Amino acid sequence: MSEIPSPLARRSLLQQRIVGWYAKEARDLPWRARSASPWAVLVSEVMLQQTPVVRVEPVWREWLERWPTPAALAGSAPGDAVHAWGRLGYPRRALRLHAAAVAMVQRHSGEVPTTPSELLALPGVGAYTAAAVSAFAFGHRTAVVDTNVRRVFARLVDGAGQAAPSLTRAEIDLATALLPDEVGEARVWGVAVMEMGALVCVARSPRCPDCPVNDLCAWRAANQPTYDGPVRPSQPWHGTDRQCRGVLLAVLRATKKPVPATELDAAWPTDDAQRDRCLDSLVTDGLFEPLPGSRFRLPGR
DNA sequence: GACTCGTGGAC
DNA sequence: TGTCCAAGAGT
Repeated sequence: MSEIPSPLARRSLLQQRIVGWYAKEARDLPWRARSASPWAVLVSEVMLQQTPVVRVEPVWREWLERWPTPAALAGSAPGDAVHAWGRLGYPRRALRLHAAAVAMVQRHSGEVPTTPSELLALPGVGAYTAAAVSAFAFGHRTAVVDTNVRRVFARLVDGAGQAAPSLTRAEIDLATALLPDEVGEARVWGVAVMEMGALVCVARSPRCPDCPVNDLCAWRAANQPTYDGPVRPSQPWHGTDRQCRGVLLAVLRATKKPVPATELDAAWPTDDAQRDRCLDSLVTDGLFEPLPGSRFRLPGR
């Protein structure tokens, strides 16, 4: 029984293999083009929060054509952003992106800020997105830890089938330790690991034969033991407030005219109390603008 | 930390 | 058919 060297001990080999794999196998995504602006990168990152690439790409193209700069978006009504968001899900992200555009106009001369603290201060920009923009848009040597990176490292280094339900400090430290020393390599490293997680080291049915570092993988060396850590509770859908909100929002998204409350009643007829509760929350969130005469529309200026 | 927040595709 | 999952953030 031969012992494989730990991936940490062979960091440079890991980097070389994964970056080499990326150069050959990476998808040609528009926000990765050299011509992509920091704004274009930021928009892509927010859209990609919990939403698959295939659904983001066409919407991203429409957004960037319509709003090529933060100032352009800031000049539109928030409701226009929600409408253009389409069915990407989590529509509050559209509002936050709009609010971020307004903030960039107010505080940063209409530019995407470059420091981590300034990025984090933008609505809708958390630890992941701030790191991603820092690395991908500005080429900073920043560790990017998303769900793909977490899964790849969980398997490769920890020998676990999947990452824990929530991000730990140890994962941040590991990702930082594996970051290439040289800025130029670090720039590609993050997106390369993410791409590995998205295309090869996927959650279900990983394609280990196609993996450039399968001979260094602790999980594979251990014969792919089943994950036995804490379980993430599954999210119910049918009959939830989220489904109700989605139905109500779809009604407003389908028209530019104010919608009478009676039309919303018809869209969710099963539970009056739930519908009213969701309507209230949509108004509170700023996704619905109430108008005189019990009517609603997407928020204007 | 635990919850909440959309949507649709894959198996 | 129902469950899992997808470049998370805010409270």
